[in-house]
Amino acid sequence: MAGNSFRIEKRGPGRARAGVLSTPHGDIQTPAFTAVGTKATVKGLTPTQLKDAGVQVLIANTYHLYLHPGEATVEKLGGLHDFMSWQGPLMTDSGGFQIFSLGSGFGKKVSKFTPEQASPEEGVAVYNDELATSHGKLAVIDDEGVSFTSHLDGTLHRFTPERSVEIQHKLGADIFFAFDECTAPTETYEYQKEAMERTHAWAKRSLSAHRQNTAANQKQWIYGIGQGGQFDDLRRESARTIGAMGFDGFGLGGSFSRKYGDNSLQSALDMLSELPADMPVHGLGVGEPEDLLLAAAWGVDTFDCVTPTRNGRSGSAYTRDGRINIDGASYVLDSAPIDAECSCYACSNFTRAYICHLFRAKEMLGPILASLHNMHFLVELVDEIRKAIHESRLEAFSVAFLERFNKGRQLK
RNA sequence: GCGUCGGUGGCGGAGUGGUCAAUCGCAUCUGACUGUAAAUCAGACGCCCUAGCGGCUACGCAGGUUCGAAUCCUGCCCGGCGCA
Repeated sequence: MAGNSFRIEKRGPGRARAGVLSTPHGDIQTPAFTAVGTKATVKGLTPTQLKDAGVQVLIANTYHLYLHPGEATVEKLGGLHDFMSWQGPLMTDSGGFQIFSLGSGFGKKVSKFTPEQASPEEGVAVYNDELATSHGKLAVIDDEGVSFTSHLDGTLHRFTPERSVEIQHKLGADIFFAFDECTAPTETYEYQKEAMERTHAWAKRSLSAHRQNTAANQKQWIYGIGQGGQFDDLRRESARTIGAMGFDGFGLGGSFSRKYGDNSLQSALDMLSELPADMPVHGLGVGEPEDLLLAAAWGVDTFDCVTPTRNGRSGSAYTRDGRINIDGASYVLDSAPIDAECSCYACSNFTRAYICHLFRAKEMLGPILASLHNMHFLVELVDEIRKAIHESRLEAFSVAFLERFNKGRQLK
């Protein structure tokens, strides 16, 4: 089997749909939750564990793999699939998100990479703070591309749309994304418009660079990304523009964290109405249960998110009755599993008390089990969403799930 | 017994006359986490409350000096070390 294809099998209610996204490395039943494996690894989980949790597809990151180990190394070792020993469908993100997280998002949240903690004598590779923050950020944008100061060692690097595509060709994922500028939803209208227009220009260049590479073009699909922040008119314009360029699929761009307000995802979803009806759509960074339900109802086919592993590592576990901090004092003697109705390895074999103990004792199995459970939970949720779409009962499923999930959250 | 150094909040450990309820680390408690700068981060952490540049009690114990003491003096108790 060569090439990719997308087939919608069931539509409704509304824009919701279920189908099959075929890739050279297998089929993806959609909607599907995509596990994030930024540096060619889903943090803490083996490919076998991912498969057992029901994961169908992973997404790795261009910026991170370019820095470490370098795309040439990955290519020499047979490409990303062989390198990380994941023979299922793979995506790569373009590095556009890092424009945001290392750019305007830099320093917005206190991180461990503060100058005081950058101690060379400990042998830890840290960035050169003087160099890195000479602009107050690690990424500086111009119309041609982006200059990055590596967060690892302070060295300077340059990404352009062509460069991002070239790297993603070498990584060899089945689906990859055009280089875009991810913005914070809090940016002004003027800035969102500017970033959107830049993203459109870059999309055109990314697409062109890909189509010119015949070999890559036969194996890999490229998705264009729409932006526009929380401004509906920009979002729609972006969807129309990207949707008409001839991409193989579409990515909902942005950052949907709650701290930016509740309508950032909704405004992005409005883009769906402007896209070709059969174009596959990926929601970038959509991963809280209520957002998965919302996005699926609007017709998003795949989504990726760090929520299962990042939350898992920090001791936050999903349950049908809301999310709990499993390392909390109230679970020290709790002999129930994380979620009594969950069939994952963690819930089938271990108590909350045990996992709580692992976290308190700083044992690595704690984050592993919590990540494993969260992954299973979110993948299963999307599986249930897909099933509900096929059985024409998405709304009822959604209402029931959310009522219980939010009620549990309030009780907590 | 003599000498000497030391006894600070759950622990370690700063502070050595005023702005000290007391730096900091650990532990503890709570919370956050949406295309991973993240095995991370934030807040709380003597007691009380109407939650405030609020009240009270505190730096081994008891006195004293001083306008003012965790900080100086005396005695006692306890611990380390040295000499007997």
